[in-house]
Amino acid sequence: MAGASRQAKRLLLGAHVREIVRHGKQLALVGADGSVLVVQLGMTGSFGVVPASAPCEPHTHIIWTLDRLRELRFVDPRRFGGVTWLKDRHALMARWSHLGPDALALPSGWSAPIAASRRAIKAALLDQRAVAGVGNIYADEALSMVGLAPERPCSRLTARQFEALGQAIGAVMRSALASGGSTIRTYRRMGGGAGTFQASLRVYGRAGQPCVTCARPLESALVAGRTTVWCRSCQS
DNA sequence: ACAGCTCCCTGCATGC
DNA sequence: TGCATGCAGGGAGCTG
Repeated sequence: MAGASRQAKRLLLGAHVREIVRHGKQLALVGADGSVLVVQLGMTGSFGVVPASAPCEPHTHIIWTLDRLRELRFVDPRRFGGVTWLKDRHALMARWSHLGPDALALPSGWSAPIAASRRAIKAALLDQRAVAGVGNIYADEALSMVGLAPERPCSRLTARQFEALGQAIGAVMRSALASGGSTIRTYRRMGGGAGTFQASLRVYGRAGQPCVTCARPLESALVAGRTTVWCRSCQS
């Protein structure tokens, strides 16, 4: 990304951010000249406006000078995030065209592209082409809320179950957002504080602990390459 | 075409 | 105490 950022550095000189848009986990800063900075925070990426005199914390990858006194800094210890510059909004639309509907407000019928698939429902939820914005924690939580086993093939869900799952995804994401997210290890909300949603988690991170509904110990296994926790008794 | 696996990267927890 | 090892996850890219 070095070449791209060098180009962005020059093109962003004197630029003003006109608008900030989001779809799923993707963020875009639209400049007054129409160019776009696409930001992917990954797991550990964050932005912060800090005094220009502040020492650089470790893993600061990009610094934008806002004025004489302030800087916007992009910090990402695990480097799963990234920043890309695009020429205009058309390029942004092309880049985002493969993303599914946003998880915060799924339209009815959102499940049509995956309804006949034989893959596990958990794998489909993590696929940003199907639903944009669901990560590992919230996939497990939503499946727990509606009593669906993560390994269940999509094709074995009824339309009513898909509808309930869509509602649950929106509910759990909005609730987590209101709590500032889930700080399990390293995640930090804007400003550096910790989120509090981890205290409300029904299954994620609670393998072996009692199910909040039936008190039986929660199962843990790898599904779609990600740690997955669920109750074998309540979810089928 | 589709689905599953591997890798990237770093910090933290665990075990010896 | 200090070192080695394993695990965590989003998404690109590869494989079957």
